[in-house]
Amino acid sequence: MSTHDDLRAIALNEFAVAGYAGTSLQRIAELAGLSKSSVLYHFDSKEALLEAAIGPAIDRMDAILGSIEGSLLVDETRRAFIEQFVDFLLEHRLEVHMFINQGPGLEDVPVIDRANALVVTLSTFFSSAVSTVEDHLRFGIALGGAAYVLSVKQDGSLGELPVDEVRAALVTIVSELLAPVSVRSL
Amino acid sequence: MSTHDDLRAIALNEFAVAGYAGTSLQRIAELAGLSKSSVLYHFDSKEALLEAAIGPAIDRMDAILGSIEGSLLVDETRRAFIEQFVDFLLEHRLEVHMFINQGPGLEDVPVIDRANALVVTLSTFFSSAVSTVEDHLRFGIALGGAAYVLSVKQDGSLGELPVDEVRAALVTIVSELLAPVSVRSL
DNA sequence: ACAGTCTCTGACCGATCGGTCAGTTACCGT
DNA sequence: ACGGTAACTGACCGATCGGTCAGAGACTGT
Repeated sequence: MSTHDDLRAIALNEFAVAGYAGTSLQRIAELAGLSKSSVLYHFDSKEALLEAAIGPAIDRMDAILGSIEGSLLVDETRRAFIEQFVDFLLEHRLEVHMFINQGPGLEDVPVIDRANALVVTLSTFFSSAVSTVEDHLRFGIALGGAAYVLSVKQDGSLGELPVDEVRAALVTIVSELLAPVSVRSL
Repeated sequence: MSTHDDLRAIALNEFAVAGYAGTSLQRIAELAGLSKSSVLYHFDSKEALLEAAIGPAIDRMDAILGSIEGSLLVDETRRAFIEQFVDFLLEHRLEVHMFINQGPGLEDVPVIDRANALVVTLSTFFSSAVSTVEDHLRFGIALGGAAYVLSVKQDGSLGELPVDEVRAALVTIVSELLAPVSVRSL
């Protein structure tokens, strides 16, 4: 792996665990076995490092939301969406954990604003398509709960579980959570 | 409200939104209309402020876990536990949001270590009482999802919903999530 | 009037923050 | 052998961090 990608991976992990504000360039440099100056050689600023760390995940989430626009969550496409979303979470759980928990309070950072805009899009769509308070909570628990359980998976009590089994179980649970939710036509 | 309690409430909110590391004493002082020196007059240190902010929530969680020890989650007591837990989340959602997301990375802070120990207790109990991967995930999604949905409730798309309705819906959803989970006898 | 205590403040401290810059090293094609 | 460039570094900068300290006001009981 290149030094550039190395730094991106280290930064992503530290940002997710210790927070963006709680992670210094000095620490990232030490974990990479470099000097702080070298980190700033590969990335123009700490903010650029943040952008490189979570940008790809936001791009992919954007694509997922775009591909289902207009036909979201009617029964035929619901399972496909859930599977896409679970796969997204499995691949980008650190990034999701980051901008779920640090999205507010990291404003004025372009890439974070873009992520927040996506969340707002998703959330206002649910607001217009879903009627009851309970249905709102079902969406929130499904999305937030799945993201949470994956963010603590690796260092928590759960060891290295087979990813296929985790994926299948997540699809089952999320599908079950959203089963009672009926979506109004657009 | 006293200045002391005022500062505690402001600090809790900022710690939850911007993170412990991302919140300066200067900012807390400004929000309270005081100088930084005054904040340090009421609390010996930033860490003491953190302790005061989340300590009461940890005490209560400790009490809840203690009261159900040994008889946890058999069918008769399961609903009572869920209702207690939901009430706890409704009252202390900022604190829960804090030490769920910043628990790791805030080690060596006594009050955080105590909270982490509680989470480990809860989680290892589930590990010994629950068998399948799916059941583990059900617990995680229920707890983490409920905590998440409440942490974004106030400034998210959900406005001021009637708390009774939210409580009832949460109890319904969490009960449903945990319904398929069978617990081994101790 | 006086001493004591509670609340609050600005000035100041060493440490660390993100970031700049000049310079060194190593490897490249010619 | 030589110039160019990519990778890297230490020294340094202003700003901000958490925290200390001496003292200013305000309000008490005596």
